[in-house]
Amino acid sequence: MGRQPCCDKLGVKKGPWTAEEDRKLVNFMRTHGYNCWRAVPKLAGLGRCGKSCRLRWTNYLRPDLKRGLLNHDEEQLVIDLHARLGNRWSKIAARLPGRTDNEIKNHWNTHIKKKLIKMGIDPVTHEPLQKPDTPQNKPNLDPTQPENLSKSCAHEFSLPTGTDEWRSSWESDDDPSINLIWSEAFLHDLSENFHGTDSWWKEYSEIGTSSKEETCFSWLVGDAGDNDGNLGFGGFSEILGMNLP
DNA sequence: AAAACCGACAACCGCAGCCAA
DNA sequence: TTTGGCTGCGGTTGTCGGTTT
Repeated sequence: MGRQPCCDKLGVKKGPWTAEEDRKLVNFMRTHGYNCWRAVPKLAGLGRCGKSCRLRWTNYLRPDLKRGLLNHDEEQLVIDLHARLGNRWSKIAARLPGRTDNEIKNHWNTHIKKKLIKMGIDPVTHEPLQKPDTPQNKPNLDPTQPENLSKSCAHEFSLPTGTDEWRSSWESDDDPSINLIWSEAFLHDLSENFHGTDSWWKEYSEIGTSSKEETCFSWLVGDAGDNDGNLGFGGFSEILGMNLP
């Protein structure tokens, strides 16, 4: 059937928005609010396509937007959500108030992706780039044994959270505990051996996760985070019977 | 000092999905 | 049920400012 273009391409301005155009759009949105994006350019006196107006408003002019780079807390949340939702940026953005899907997508592609690669983690699968199941890489630990978990994580827990030393410990390329956390085998073993209550599974699978492994991952890294941008590790602290600093 | 390069982010494009007629 | 219009999403490109050569 063929679709009609969203606007007449001829005579429609493209490229960066000027301050004057921004002012017109903001004024229009303030006085009229949103009704129909197709009609906005005409009513607001803009030589733009409706789509372009919507994008400019949602990604840049909206008054409830946060400005500036994502903080460490937000970054960790994005990584966690991306591990479970994939490139569904709008779904991820919905969990970060004041952030747009475009902003998160850009931040992912320019910052987080590189960080994960540097950490030895595949940004697509969130698995170690060097699989820990090869004989030379596999940590010599049984992940179902809390005492081994304790051994493998003791270093991180012994560091004051939020310090550069603590953070860099998580950014090292060959840390066995990092590989352990991200390995499918570990999450599988954990989910098989952990007997949570119904409400527990419900609480930690709230973001639409389907597998037990994903739910366990959510619990491991997503809970008990503090307000300084540190990863939670509430699950680890529960396993180990210890409290984080 | 100038050209080349690079990174960050704004903006565009095409498609999918939803909804009303 | 089909069709057409609109919005929203995700991938990609363009632009600009900073850095390096």
